[in-house]
Amino acid sequence: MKDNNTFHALELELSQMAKCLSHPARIQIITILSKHKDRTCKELVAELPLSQSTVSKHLNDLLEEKLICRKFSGTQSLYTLEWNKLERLFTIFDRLNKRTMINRPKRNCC
Amino acid sequence: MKDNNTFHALELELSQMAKCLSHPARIQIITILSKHKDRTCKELVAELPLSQSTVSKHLNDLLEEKLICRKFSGTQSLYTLEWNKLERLFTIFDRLNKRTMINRPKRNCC
DNA sequence: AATATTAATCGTTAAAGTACGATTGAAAGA
DNA sequence: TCTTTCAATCGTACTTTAACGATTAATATT
Repeated sequence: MKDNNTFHALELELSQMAKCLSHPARIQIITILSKHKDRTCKELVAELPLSQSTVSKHLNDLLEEKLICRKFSGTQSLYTLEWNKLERLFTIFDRLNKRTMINRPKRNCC
Repeated sequence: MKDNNTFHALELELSQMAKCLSHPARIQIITILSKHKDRTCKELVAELPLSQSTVSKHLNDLLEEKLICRKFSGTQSLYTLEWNKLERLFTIFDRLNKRTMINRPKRNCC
């Protein structure tokens, strides 16, 4: 795009977060971490149809957006969900939901 | 990715929808259409920091995901929001919200 | 009929995304 | 110490996304 600055901050933040969810592997990682408190890279690789290096890349993407957090433990990495960030994601999505759906006409006119 | 089939349908649909929201222009288009019942391509171009051809492309992306709908009227195209589809989008996001956040630990333990 | 308007499409370029296997470096276990 | 294990990173390939200006085709306007 020509000029990022002409988009509003809210739309930019939202689009960034949506990008995190724009790949099934990343959604699955979030889902897994939501029910396991922590997982190693290896464990995640075992649950995903992707190679170790590819999973590692997806984990890095989620790390950069701070949706997950990493702790080193011996030779392994423990990944945990950043609940606050995830909550913010859903809050922002919900805000868009309300901002738009409030304008929905009562009758479907098409 | 090697094998799409090993991802679940829900994650695939969700990731597709998230892709629609992964660009600020598309979010803005949805927002605009939510408050205007219909808009021409030209009107949308005027509100976005992008060229006519680029906006047209984003409109096409949204059309393909059936989030918007197009009617021809003379030399212009009228775009309207597909409210049902948008509602489904938010429903699915909300479902992920609930499926994950229900597992949030009471105490922040990190 | 000639011109203007609108919007899709074409052609192109550049950047980002997705994937893999191979390599590396660190820590653990033998 | 030697080997194994784990996960990040490197190198590479290919695809997709995003952007623009130019062109085209259709409809309106003059």
